[in-house]
Amino acid sequence: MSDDSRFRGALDHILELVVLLNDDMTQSLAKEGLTVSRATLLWTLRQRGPCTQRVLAEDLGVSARTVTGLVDGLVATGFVVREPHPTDRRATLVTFTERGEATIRAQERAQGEFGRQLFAGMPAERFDGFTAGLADVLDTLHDLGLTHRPAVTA
Amino acid sequence: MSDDSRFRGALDHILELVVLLNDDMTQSLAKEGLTVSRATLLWTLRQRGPCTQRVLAEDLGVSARTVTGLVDGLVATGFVVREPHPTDRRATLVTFTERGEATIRAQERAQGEFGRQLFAGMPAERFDGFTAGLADVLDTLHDLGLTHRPAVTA
DNA sequence: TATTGTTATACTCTATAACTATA
DNA sequence: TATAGTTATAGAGTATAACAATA
Repeated sequence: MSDDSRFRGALDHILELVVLLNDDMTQSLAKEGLTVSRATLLWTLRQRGPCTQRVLAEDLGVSARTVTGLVDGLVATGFVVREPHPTDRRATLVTFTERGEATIRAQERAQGEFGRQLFAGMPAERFDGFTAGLADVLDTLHDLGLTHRPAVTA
Repeated sequence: MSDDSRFRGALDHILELVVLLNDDMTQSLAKEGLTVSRATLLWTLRQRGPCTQRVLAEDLGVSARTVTGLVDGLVATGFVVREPHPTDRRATLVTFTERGEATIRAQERAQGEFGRQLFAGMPAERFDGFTAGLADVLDTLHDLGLTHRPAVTA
């Protein structure tokens, strides 16, 4: 088998992984009343602490208008509140509600459990080979100019 | 370092890969006047040959209404045409235009090139370790009940 | 004058439900 | 009666541009 077709097979597997995880994430979040975009905002908020919508827009890489919509949705469903900024009366501080904090903590636990389910049954040598190759792939992607804002990773 | 935190790190890398590839695909397709959803329909059409919207809806896992919208967009931008079904006058056959075929062939070439860029510089042993681990991960995901319709992979 | 966030407007993707034409 | 596809309607995410309030 040619290298090209082996590369192509590996790329296909990566794309299958992308589709699989994206669909699963979408469905799981929907059960909690969240979308992927809104959850990404919550993850950013978790790392940042209370912050302005301007900061969220930059971290998420979306427009200010989009953040207004996402925060509107999260306020309506009770995950966050808008609080006045202590020194800048133009700005608002987006802050978790108790429900929002509980939800994000539950998601962190679920991610830990998911990691165990994925890898705990894998021989150590196999796991090491996989993570090494994955790191190489990410390095190559960065070299190719693909960058992203780390909003999902904890 | 605990297994849990190693698992967590690997999962974070996978999620980074997901975000990175998704963003890159979105941007590349936008340059050709396509969205990810519309391109996915074209890939399905490439595998199926001319087919009804009903078939496309099932393969893509979306509603008939959604396919109407996607095909509307692809017709307006010149990638496909609706042709009458030879035997069933209710149905339409969605078919590539020349531009649509040329686009899909260019994407296939680009994917091949992308595979080479990703893996050609990787030592054979590293590549084998990565693909073996990746296959294990996909098996585990299937065992966990995550399935998908293979619309992206060629 | 510059910045924060909103309203106004528009496009895409998604869904359910009602409807038309055909099988 | 069932199926293929559309129209009607709605919600979510995305964007640009104009605007208000404040810095």
